[in-house]
Amino acid sequence: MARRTRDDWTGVALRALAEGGVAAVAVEPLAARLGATKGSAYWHFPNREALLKATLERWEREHTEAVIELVESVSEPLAKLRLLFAKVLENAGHSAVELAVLAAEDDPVVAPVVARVTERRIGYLRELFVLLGFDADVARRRAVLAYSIYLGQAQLLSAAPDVVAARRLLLEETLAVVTSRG
Amino acid sequence: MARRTRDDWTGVALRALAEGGVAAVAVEPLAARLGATKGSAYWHFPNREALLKATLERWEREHTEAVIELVESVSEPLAKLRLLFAKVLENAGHSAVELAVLAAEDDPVVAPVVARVTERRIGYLRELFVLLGFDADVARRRAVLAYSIYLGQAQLLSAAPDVVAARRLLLEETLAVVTSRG
DNA sequence: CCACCTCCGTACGGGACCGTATGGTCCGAC
DNA sequence: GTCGGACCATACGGTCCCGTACGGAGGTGG
Repeated sequence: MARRTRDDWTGVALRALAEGGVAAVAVEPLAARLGATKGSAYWHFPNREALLKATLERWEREHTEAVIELVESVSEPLAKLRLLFAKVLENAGHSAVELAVLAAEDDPVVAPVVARVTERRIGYLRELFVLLGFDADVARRRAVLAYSIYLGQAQLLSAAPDVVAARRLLLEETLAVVTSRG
Repeated sequence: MARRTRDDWTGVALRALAEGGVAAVAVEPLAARLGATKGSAYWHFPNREALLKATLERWEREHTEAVIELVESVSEPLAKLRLLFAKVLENAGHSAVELAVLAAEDDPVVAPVVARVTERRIGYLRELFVLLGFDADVARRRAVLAYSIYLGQAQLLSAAPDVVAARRLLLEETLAVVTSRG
């Protein structure tokens, strides 16, 4: 049987994370998925916590920045916002890891990652609202609002998909509301 | 040592749920909290799942309706909305159970409870927006938006409290945005 | 071809939790 | 006062996961 790398482990851990949450990032089940044994895991990582940490950091690195890069591919600020929200409403599987991570925010390994990602995203949104012509402090609050909606929608999408069935209309309503003046 | 009732068990389970999530609703730890043994638990409930189910149903019964009743104590629709959002931003501990339940929405025991609570709350919000003069379909979308913000704020409040530090301003911005006219 | 390092399999002990079996205690009914 | 049922403690076996110890396979440099 072939050798495994660190990335093999964090890769399968990411899939497990999406499906079963932080608790599913467990050495023995993951070893089974990989067709390996714990021996490999404890070679690449000192313990389960280190594996989880590496997995979360990989997610933070790849996933968060990927979305921002995608959004930056268009130039008009409003179009960026639209693309951003469309991305969430698109598919629930997309934000499965997202929700799993958020759900375990009290875990000492997870907390700092969540804090960094949150800060990064709201900061980016703030820039967008400044570009849309809002004052700095208003922009900050709109950013928090927009991100709250993002999180809430993701939750609703997986908890009660029928509620967010009329996606196109909901998307436009979201944009209109969040960019409304005075 | 005194006898325990079903409510003693669901009571301590609710506390555990708020602190450690669904996974913390475990028979043996709860027995320790109660100063009892598993014997008592397996007398009142056939298994752990039944205990969890009873706990969630108690939460659904008491908590969700309690908030709606509180909100109904004022008459003006906008004031109701304000009170509703103020309740979340008030304290994070208040919505700890909320987040714990949401986090485990893929659990077969949890899912139907979440579905019912979601439906109930969005329905109530829809009524509020109708009272505020919105058309039925717009009201429904505003309700979904408002509930998304509610969920997102709760999440942010426990994940990154500093982000939602300016509560008063954020509350007013939320209200203004969510009730803005086309 | 051998010494060595990397990577992994195997085997073990331990902890947390589930669920069952069984016997004991308390308390009201009669 | 004893009998039956409600309630609980104790003790046990089973599962799943963690982490450690150790030896063996495979490639690589000398």
